[in-house]
Amino acid sequence: MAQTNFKPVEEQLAYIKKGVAEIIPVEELAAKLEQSRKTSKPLRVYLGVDPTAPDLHLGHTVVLRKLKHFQDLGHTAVFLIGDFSAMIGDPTGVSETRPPLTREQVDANAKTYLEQVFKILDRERTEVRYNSEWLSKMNAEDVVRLCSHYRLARMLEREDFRSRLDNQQPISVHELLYPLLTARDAVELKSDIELGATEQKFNLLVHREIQREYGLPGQAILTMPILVGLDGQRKMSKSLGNYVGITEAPGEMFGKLMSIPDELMWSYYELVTDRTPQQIAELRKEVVSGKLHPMDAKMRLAEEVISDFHGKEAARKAAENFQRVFRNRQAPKEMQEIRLRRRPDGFLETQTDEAALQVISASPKWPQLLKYLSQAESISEAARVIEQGGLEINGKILRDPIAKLDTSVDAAYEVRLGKRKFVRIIVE
RNA sequence: GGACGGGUGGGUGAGUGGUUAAAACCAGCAGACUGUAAAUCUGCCGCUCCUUGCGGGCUACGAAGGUUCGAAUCCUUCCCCGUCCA
Repeated sequence: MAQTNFKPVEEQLAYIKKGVAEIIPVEELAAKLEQSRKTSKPLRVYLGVDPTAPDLHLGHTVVLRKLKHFQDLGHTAVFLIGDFSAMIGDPTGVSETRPPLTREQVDANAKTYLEQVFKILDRERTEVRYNSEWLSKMNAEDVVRLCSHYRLARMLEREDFRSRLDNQQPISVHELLYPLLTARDAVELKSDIELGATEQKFNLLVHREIQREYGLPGQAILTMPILVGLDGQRKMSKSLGNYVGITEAPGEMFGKLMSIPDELMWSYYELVTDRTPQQIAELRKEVVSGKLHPMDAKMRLAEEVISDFHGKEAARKAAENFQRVFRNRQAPKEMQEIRLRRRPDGFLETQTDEAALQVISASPKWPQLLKYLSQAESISEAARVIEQGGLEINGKILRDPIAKLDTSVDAAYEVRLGKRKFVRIIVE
């Protein structure tokens, strides 16, 4: 790593502290920064992530952004992919044992993770590691030795295990191993600082302790708050469906971000934008005083977040489109187009981007059509929405679930299904 | 190894032979209201077929068999979880 001129410790700390939940212990972090500045040696800061799902969402980016901050300050960012630990499953915050992932799933996920991670981290300056590097080489003796460094009572102190015990829920022994094995990562990486979400605090502390058992100076720990999901209640997570995926289309992201409760936007400003605390406080003042409409503040937020992943131009377009569709109640400028072609044999065919050729009967009922075109999860679902007045075709509500699409003439239909699904269906 | 309790739809959880596709609540969806917000109100909420009817078929209460006109409910075996004892 090239020589870096580090900023004064106070300045670095101020930058680091934005949005942080807890630093343990602060003095130690300051001392480490001091030391690094004196010796011109960057600190090793790491974040470990288990590739348990193929896509990242905004919640993941909170900690990633913090890692990026360290990178900005000239320190070494280590992104650790828990390809081995993912197969154990982190017991944090779960009320039941996770199903173990297969090697294949983990590998596939790890690949897509990295692509997405580099939307935030500087690819050139990130050290990427996999914990299978060392964990898969451990033998029984190594594992036993590792385990001897920790006590059962301390392990059972943690909230997740305790509540599962209290509720007569199962805990498998391998779950106890999780924090110990990932502690091995901290030892191998010789990390100075480890980042994680607040719920990771227990694991991070174990890592710190084990590092010392192995004769290393214990790492400092920095935790970030959990990003609350779109429902304004629970943590953002894929399984709860209250998330914004970072690979989602700009328009989709915009709609989702606008649906968060107003109060929540401040926490989003803090955790997923680059605004300084002062800027956020000012913005908030403007909203409270009535100078700025909350909706406009939220639109700004959405636009800023989206530009990180799709660029400024796309974000601006998404904002304009939102304005048009939802405030002015017009159809979006650009919407997905589906072409239905009549075939000589009377059937219709359509080619959707990912899926193969679809063949549809000559005069489909709307619920069927919408399902086949992947606009609804099931036919019943589509029929329900239609009966409830959620289907609009060329500006007219169609409430009849057995109405059919007339395919005898060439035509284009602008279709709205529910709140945010728009599609143009072209019969030709 | 023994004794006892338990496994129900995305979640919590009622239901112990028959109008039970399964109460209630949560989540979700649609509509109204709005700032597409939140809150609130109304409705929907397994899949599928048609001639859309208090219509037909299929799937579903850990798994597999069985009893019965009929089973989430009874019987048998198996699997899984917890508690206590060893």
